Amino acid sequence: MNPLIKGKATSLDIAHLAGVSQPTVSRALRGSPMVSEETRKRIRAIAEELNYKVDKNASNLRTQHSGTLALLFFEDPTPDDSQINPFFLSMLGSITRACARRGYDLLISFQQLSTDWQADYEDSNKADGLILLGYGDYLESQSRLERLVEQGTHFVRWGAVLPGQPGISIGCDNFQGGHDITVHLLGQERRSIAFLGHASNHYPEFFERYRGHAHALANAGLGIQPQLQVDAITTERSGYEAACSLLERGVAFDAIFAASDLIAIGAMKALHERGLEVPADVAVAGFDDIPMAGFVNPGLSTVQQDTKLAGQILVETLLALIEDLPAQSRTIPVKLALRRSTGAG
Amino acid sequence: MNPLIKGKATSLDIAHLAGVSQPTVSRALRGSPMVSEETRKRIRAIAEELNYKVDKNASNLRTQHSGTLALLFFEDPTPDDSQINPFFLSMLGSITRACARRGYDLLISFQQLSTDWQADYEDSNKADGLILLGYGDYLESQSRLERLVEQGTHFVRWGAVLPGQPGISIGCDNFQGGHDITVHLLGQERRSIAFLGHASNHYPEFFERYRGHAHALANAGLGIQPQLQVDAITTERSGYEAACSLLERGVAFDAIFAASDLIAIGAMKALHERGLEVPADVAVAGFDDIPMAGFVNPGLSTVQQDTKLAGQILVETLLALIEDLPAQSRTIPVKLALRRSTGAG
DNA sequence: CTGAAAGCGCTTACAG
DNA sequence: CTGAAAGCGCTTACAG
Repeated sequence: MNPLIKGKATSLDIAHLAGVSQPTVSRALRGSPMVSEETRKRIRAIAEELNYKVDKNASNLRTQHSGTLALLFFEDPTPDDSQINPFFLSMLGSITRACARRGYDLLISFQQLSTDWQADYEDSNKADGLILLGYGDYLESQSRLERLVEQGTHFVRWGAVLPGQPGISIGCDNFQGGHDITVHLLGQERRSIAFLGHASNHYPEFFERYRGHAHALANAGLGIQPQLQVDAITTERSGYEAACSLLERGVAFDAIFAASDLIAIGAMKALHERGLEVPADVAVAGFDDIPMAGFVNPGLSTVQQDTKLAGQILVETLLALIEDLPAQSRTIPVKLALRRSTGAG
Repeated sequence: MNPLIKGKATSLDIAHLAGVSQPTVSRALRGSPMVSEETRKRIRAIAEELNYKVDKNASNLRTQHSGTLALLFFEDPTPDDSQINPFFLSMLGSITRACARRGYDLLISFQQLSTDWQADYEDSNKADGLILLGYGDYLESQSRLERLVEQGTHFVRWGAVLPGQPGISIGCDNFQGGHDITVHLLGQERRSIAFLGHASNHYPEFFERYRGHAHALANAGLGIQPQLQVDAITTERSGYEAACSLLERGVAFDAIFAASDLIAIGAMKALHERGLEVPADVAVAGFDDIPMAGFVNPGLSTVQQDTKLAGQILVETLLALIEDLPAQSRTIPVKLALRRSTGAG
């Protein structure tokens, strides 16, 4: 460290030491072709020696963009600081990596759907755009999404891809997933399949899964029994409770399609407590393919969402939006991950 | 939106509209007592109406701090984009919440131990300090930690708390955890306990767990059998392979203490494949208490680390460091989470 | 209680 | 290829 410079070095310090003007330092360090090879090298060497790093606040202020994206997680309101939904954690991993690949930093924030969103990362120039992730009541959030669109905020959300939605959404093919797993259950000779999860437009992703499920049943000449659907949000506890309600209703069923793996895992616990065997008495399938699905006993058959691709597309789409390139909502294909809980694997 | 203002409103726009000077706007919005109640209200109303947000780049540049912390995850180098260690994900949750409570934003970044660290978040004024998280070869990273200290970077790391380490570390009581779980295994009448995990100063956390384990054995009048220790890093695959090596050695053992839950889960898989029953033939214990520990079959006995407290202390300690308050390394107590894999629960 | 002035550390026309 | 000038939008002495 040069003793002449107290505190952090600035580009002006480098300039003095290199015997050039401060703008030349700026140009050299950003690799501008307007600087001679020799000057660049000299400047780079000095910068390295002083461990000089361009002040992001200054350069962001000047260029008016931050090289940062913000990831907003919406959590179902839970009383305690409970675990984050494992599915979103895989998304987090792939989003982080996608950001890194494109040279962006990632800011993350956990939010409650109900409270005021800290959607002002962009307004305050801390981020160039937002990624919205999370389950929860969609109708509750819709008006806020509309406001984001109005204000010209750059954002993409992970969720159901439906016509007429504000902004851009990326989601997996929930309908197809619900359809395919139901076809699989039908192929295992199950005829009375319960659905655990909300099935209304408040929860459009679950609703799409339900609609795919119903479609497969209809194709097989089976009708919908309203008694076989129980509301649940995507927690293990909620799945446990939903399965209990279902059991209390006394309707016969030989399979459960849970709208998420956590719901399925909670349901398996309830079945186990009642002495019901999975899959002998009841086949169970979930949705997401969280890491735990392979570890529960028996292994949980489920619909696999490609989180790696999803994260990549979320980031790419948001960057396109920011750069004013064409960008659109997209649906990502799903595939089945079959295990013992449905008699497969 | 006021049609007279194109693009984002600035404090100067607000000042014009409110008929005051720009500094007064700045003061009013930060709640300075030097502004009359009436002026403040007027300014606040206008700011709200225009959806004005203070430009963070400008204010950070001026104040020279960012209100942001950076979380650096170090991953074991893995060929694919595999899952992040679930233990660190719980930490992430609690760190995020602790940051939010203190009004700090959180930047996250995944890094390889081997490559150059992007530890320059602070140098570039993007963050006021760093939180370092991750397993991996400690000796490989030590020199870099020393450089951080030299440069006066504010950082805390999660890891073993040992004398003579560069910087501040927060960690759980690995020694006590290794000791306690071994005492538990001894209480279950196990006498030949294998240890799966690195046991050297390259992996100080594991080494402490091992030392606690050895201490408990010694207290029980049992010696260490080097044949019963197998190296492993904290992945399921590594645990699986370590258990296989152990089995191939042909040494008798009636219990395994794995240095992490992932190792334990991999080991259980290997035992299962050989037709060995857990816990009847071999009791298995892990370390961490990741969510999966409760879901594998049989449930995994393990040492619980208090991630909620850990995240809180990491953030609080880092903030103390940044604010030049006294700060020091700390060890957090652990407790046992006993389940069926050791014949408990 | 309020305002005029300076300056945080960059990047980008503009001029040569 | 390089430099002098301006300005991004704030906050903070300083003066009144």
